[in-house]
Parts: sequence; structure tokens; C-alpha cells
Amino acid sequence: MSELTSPTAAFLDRLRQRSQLSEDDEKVVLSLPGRKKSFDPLQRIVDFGEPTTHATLIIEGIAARVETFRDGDREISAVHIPGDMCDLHSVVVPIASWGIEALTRTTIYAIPHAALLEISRNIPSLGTAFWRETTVDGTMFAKWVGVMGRREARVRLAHLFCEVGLRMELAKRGTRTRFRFDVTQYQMAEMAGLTSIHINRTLQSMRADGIVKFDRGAVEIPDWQKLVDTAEFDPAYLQIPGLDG
Amino acid sequence: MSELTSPTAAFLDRLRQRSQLSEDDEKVVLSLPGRKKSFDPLQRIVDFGEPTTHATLIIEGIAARVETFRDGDREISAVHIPGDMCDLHSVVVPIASWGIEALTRTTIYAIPHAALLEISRNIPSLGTAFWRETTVDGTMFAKWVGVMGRREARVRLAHLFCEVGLRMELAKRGTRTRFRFDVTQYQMAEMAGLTSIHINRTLQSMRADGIVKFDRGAVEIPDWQKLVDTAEFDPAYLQIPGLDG
DNA sequence: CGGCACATTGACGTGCATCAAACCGTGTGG
DNA sequence: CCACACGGTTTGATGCACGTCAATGTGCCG
Repeated sequence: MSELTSPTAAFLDRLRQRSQLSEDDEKVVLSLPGRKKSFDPLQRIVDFGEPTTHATLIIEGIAARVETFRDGDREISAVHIPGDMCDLHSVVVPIASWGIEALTRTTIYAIPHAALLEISRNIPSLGTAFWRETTVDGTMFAKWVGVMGRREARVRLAHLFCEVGLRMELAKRGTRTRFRFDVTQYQMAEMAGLTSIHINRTLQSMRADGIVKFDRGAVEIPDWQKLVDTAEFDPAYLQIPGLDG
Repeated sequence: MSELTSPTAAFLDRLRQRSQLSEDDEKVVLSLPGRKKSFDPLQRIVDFGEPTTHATLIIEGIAARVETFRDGDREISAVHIPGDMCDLHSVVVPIASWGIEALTRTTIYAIPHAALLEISRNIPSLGTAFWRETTVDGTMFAKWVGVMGRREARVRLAHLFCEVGLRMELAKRGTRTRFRFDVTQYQMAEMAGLTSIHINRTLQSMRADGIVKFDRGAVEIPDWQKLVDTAEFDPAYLQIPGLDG
């Protein structure tokens, strides 16, 4: 695993999927300074309202961006898997108006904003690459606004599985049709804007129809095309050249 | 109105709300090249899947980012008002995975990507400012994912009015408690993930409770604090220093 | 004056929430 | 090695917010 070489190897991989980088660029990314930290499930990685000084690269585990409401209601607006720099936007907006939370045991690499900002200002190709990554995050949010606003439970879940499946495959954490997604049904409910009870019933009906099997974190998709159809999934929004579902 | 001086004056105004700019920076923004165009209601400004070569600054009118589904269902994931560069992210992601549509008669100023990219690469302060703007867009989407996923009709509408009200005030298009928002109830339904029928009934009940009056585009908010409470609105996510609701 | 969007109203259906209880797998301590 | 506790899953009964369908009302413009 190249992750042993440098903690940022996975991030470099990610950048190269969307941006053309020179060898020098790659060296710069691989030598980004930072510190590893680990978090237990449910621990906050970034607190709402907190001034942040570091960006958060996920090395291992699953984290989520969480919106919290007065009455304690929670909604997960983004899911982060290994290789995600889940906080890159904090470089230019350092007062967190969001919270990041570990869903499973999670290891991160905390990279000082100063280093990222300096790079983005001095190396145009990397500056553009960083900007592009945060932009894609925004596009993913926009897609979810549509899905949450207009689609029922089954479509929302199918869309979630499509998106996470592809991203897991790109992150070399399985294939799109077979991967681990170690979250509880309750957490899936927070992602889909539903209750865990309804998630449970929907998963059962999807399994019965041969669309997805989800068993305690193990995802299996018997027929990718069927899942894509159910989700009305078009991977274009992920902005990965050459990805056609 | 300084808008008469330069079509980008409103954009400069916008940038200065979140970023510190030098006089030179300001001159660069004011002299951005571009071409004015006008669109009728319902006309597409940017088509889904289209390679874009220009970013879109709204001069006058209201536009929206629209997600479309197979069966024709539509969801507006972002609303754009004068001064918004509603497409700035397209500079680094030029294949549109989104559509932009005029909701009212709209005048835009189309600015070539080349100019924006060159500036962002050569003038670090502006590069950061641009990046920051697209990042705030992302944060607004994230907020809406939460609202759509967990809150009922009344809260969604209250949140919409809070957000648009503040943004209108910042754009000098009225005050937060009194402004024009020239959209139909059908279009509001597309923003809130509801039907126009339900929007109608919800607006009536909100009016009865003295929360908002909406009459054919004229918005009046008798009690701002009451609206904020209804919406559970916290303006922090808009990233405007000194804005406390 | 007639047409055309848009707004409004009513009756009825449904997807999902809520409440409440049982079930199950796994780790813990006696 | 069993008892039990605990997080997560599953099931059932019931209620409500919002969708759907269908009609009528209303202001505006040619």
C-alpha cells in the first residue's frame, strides 16, 4: 500500500483523477506536512463555529459533515471516505459553519492551512486543482438537494449506494458492486433524510427486488445497471473524466 | 447606481463583503471583459452537459440552478440574484453538470473563463477571493441539504425568506424585511421541494401568523426575529463578517 | 370581452414519521 | 460458560404532512 509511503498518497491519487499534475506538483503534494490523529465513532473532528487551522484528510474510516438542529435533529450532508480532503474549503473559510464527525473509528491527517494556502498561491496548477476539488464537493451537495427535495426513499438510497460505490472504487476500497460501508442504518437515515425504521423497510424491499444487499456494513449490488436505473444516477456530476456509470 | 459605471461593480461589491481587496484588485475586477445578454423567463442560460466558456454574472433579474429528473420533476438547488456570479465554479469545471435558468427577465454579463483563470493564477488575493466565493456556494447547498432532509414546509419557506432577504439586502435590492422576490408560487415550490399547492397553503398560514406576507413577488416580513425563529436561521453559513441575523 | 397564467380551494390518497415492543449478536463480568 | 446488558435491527399499529386530482377564482393583457 502506497499509503505507507506518505499519508497524502491517497490524496494525490484523488487529485490526479480530475487534474493533470506535473512530477513536481506530485512531489509537493506527497511532502505536505501534517499530523495523524485518530477518532472514535461519534467523536467530533471539527466543531461547528470553531476557527480551524488545519484541513482534514481522511486516511482510514468514514466521517461525515453534519447539520444539527435546535431539537437535536441531525442531517448528514456529506459522507467522507479515505482519500477525501473533507475540509479543503476551510483553507479559505476558516470559521467552521459545519461539523465533521467520525462515523467509524477514523484516522486523519491534519494539514495546516498555511501550507495549503501557500501552495495554492505559488503553484497555479495545484491551486486550480484544489479549487476544482472544493467545487466538485459543491456539485455533489447540489445533486443531493435535488434528490432530497424530489425523490422518495428508494431512489435516495439507490443514489447513495451508487455514489458511495463509485467513490469507493475510485479510492481503491473495493468495487462499485461490492464494498464495505460501515455505517448503521440509523446513520444511513441521517444521510437520506429519513428515519432508521423507514431505511430498514426500504432496504428490505430493495433486497427483495435484487437491487442492493446491505448487511452490517457489507454492500453487494447484484446488478449495477438496475441500481443505476433505480437511482436515476448520472455520474457526470462527480466530474471524473471517463466515468460513464 | 454604480452598476452603470461597470457591469462588474455589483460583483466587486460582493467580493468585498467576504474578502479584503487592494485598490489594484478592485480595478482588475472592474475591468473584467464580458458581454451582456438578456434572457426571457424560463429560458436556459446554461444547459446541462454543455461545455461552458464563460461565467455568468447576474446583472438584473433572478436565475436558478435546476436539477432535472427523468419524469420531468424539477428541483431548484440554488437561487441567484443580482451580483451573483452564479457560475464561478465553471472556471475550473467547465463541463456543466447543472443547468441555469432565468426565472424572470434576466440580464447577465458573460465573462470568459480565460480572463478569470488568468487572474486567479496571477493575483493570489483575487484567486483566494474567487475560491472563497465558490466555497460559500457549497456551504449554502450543504445547509439546504439539511433543511430539505429534516424540516417541514413552514421551516423551509421561512429559511428561504431569511436567506433571500439577507442576500437582497446585501445586494442593495431592498431590506431584509421588505424586498421584491419575483417568483411564482410554483417556482417557490421548486426551491422548497414541495408542490405549489402546499406552498400556497403554507404561505397562507404563515401570513395568518404574522411571519411573512408574500403577494405576487412583494415580500414583507412584519417581525424579522419571528421569521428567524421559525426558520432556525443562523446566518453564519453565509460567511459575511459582522452579520448576526 | 375573452383568454391565459397564476392563485386558491376541496376531497382524498399515501409515504413516511411516530410510538412501542420484541429480537438478535456480541462483548462483559460473575 | 452462562446471564445479562447494550447497540443495533426488525416488526406492527397508528397518525399526519404533504401529494394528487380536479375544479373554481382572479388579475392582467391584447
